Amino acid sequence: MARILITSALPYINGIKHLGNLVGSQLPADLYARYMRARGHEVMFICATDEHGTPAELAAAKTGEPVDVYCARMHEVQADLARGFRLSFDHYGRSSSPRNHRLTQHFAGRLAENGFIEEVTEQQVYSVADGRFLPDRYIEGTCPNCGYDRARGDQCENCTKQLDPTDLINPRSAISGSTDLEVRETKHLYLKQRALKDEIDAWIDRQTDWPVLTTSIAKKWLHDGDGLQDRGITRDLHWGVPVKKGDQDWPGMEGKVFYVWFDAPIEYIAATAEWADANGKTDADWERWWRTDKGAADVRYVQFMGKDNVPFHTLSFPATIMGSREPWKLVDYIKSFNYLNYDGGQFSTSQGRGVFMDMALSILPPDYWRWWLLSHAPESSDSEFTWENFQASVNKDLADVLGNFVSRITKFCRSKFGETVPAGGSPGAREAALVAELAGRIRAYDGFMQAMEVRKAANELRAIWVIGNEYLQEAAPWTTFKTDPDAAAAQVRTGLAMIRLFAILSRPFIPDAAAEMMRAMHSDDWSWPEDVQGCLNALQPGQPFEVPDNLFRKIADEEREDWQKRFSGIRA
RNA sequence: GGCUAGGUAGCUCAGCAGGUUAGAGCACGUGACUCAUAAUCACGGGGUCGGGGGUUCGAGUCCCCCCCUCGCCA
Repeated sequence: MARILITSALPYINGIKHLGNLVGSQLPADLYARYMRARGHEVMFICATDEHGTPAELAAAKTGEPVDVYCARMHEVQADLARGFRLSFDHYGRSSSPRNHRLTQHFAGRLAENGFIEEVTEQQVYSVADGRFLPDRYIEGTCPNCGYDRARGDQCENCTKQLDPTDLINPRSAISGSTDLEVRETKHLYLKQRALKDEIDAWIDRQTDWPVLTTSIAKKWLHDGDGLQDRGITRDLHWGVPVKKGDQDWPGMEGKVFYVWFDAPIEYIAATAEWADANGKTDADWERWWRTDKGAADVRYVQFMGKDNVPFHTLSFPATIMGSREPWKLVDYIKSFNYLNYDGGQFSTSQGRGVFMDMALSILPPDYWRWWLLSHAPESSDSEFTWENFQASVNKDLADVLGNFVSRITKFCRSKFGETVPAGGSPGAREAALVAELAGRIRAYDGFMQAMEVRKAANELRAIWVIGNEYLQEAAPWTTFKTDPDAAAAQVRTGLAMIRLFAILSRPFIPDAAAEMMRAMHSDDWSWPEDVQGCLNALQPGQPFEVPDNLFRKIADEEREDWQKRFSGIRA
């Protein structure tokens, strides 16, 4: 039995995530967590909301709530949706937690002691009316190059020219519109990533089994242009982790907070501490997952994320950990994903284009989405969601191949033998061949699941479901029954047993349907089918079962067309 | 403009340490079956593997050039 630590990239707090976000990190991480638990491993699966930063403040201002209230509310909304999609986090934390405050300050203190922090004084635009410094992109004005009157302080969207906020003509705050701006001096902390570059570079070079998507992005940032740059890790904001050096004040940094990208990954660790707090555990209980000097040396740590998050996880966060010179667990494997596109374009949170988690659950149960998203996960390249494809996959794979299999065998049994597992007959050559074929497929499935080859695993699982139909078609118990009811009984037993087998194998992908299949067979034994033969003999003659309602319904053309229209436009 | 990834059957994608007639699922056609959610199973049609050069006995699979998507960076 191994110990596996799994983290999913943290969803940002300001709004509900779309399916592209879901399939890029949380969903595949859940698949892996569920599979590893099913195989008997000890799993710690962590996620959290990423709550700090200007976008959260602005979103809160829009709803008129204090930012902490807004975040608490949105955290619950996102946690509900996570439950709705059956994401099996051991803990769903918050980056604004006291644990994360302390730990973030701790890391900053260690980095400073080890000489990896530099204090830099710089000029920044301050909005008197807003009472705050403005990030470049929150300053608007007229572009000196093309005259566009809504150019942002970092770039003009019209002519694409790179700008400094001070270049803008008639600059104003994008938050309040106020023109009462002045340039003020402010001091910030920089993480000296350049000093750690060689160490990080060597570490990345050792990761020969990582997806190319992961390592190529890391190497690009390490070597491109002037190479890895130092990064500012503080901001002049109110909402965030106050800058401290461990538990000591940081002279000159009063009123400032750490920048989100610095505290967010640390929340992976802090959330595990939150897990301990929430479950009456001790510090030792979470430290054995994260401190290699306290039991985490044998932990395998796997991170899941979309490609946009790769730089932070391959460079910045490792720099934080390495620079602390403390024995924290570094990631062992980074599974990264490309983007899921929506019907010819991109999913867009700002434009409300695409399917969002809440809307998805309002039209269909989670298994339908889980199956389609996972079986089409954007692993090797960007992939595309279309309603036609979604309808076809769900109807064919779930309703026809799996759902109908369960339906046909249970209903046939009920009509000929009643709702108990029939006695009589015994397995023969066909059943032996069936076992061999299943065993081969399951071996392949296990291999893909362990390798986190999500799409290939889905294909293999589907192929396993097909074997059930093939078997029934060949054995044809409805024909056998006419001449040899005992032989038909043995065939039906085999068919019913496959429902249990499929439930176990399918649970990581479609947990609700799997639970229903298992329940219908009046069993609750989820042990992994190392012994396929034994698994097919597990149902005792005379044992009652139920004919479940249809596991999956089909999506009609009219529904699909309706959804297609509803989700193409602007989200309210 | 620089960089990453990708352009393989109508659709979504595999394949690539270079090697017999290029694969899967869906869709399509034919047949079988009738237990089942007009479900299932079998068989079949269908691709000059983005374009052009080159290396090789032999190239979707390696090299060069070009075109096109997507993203990141500037």
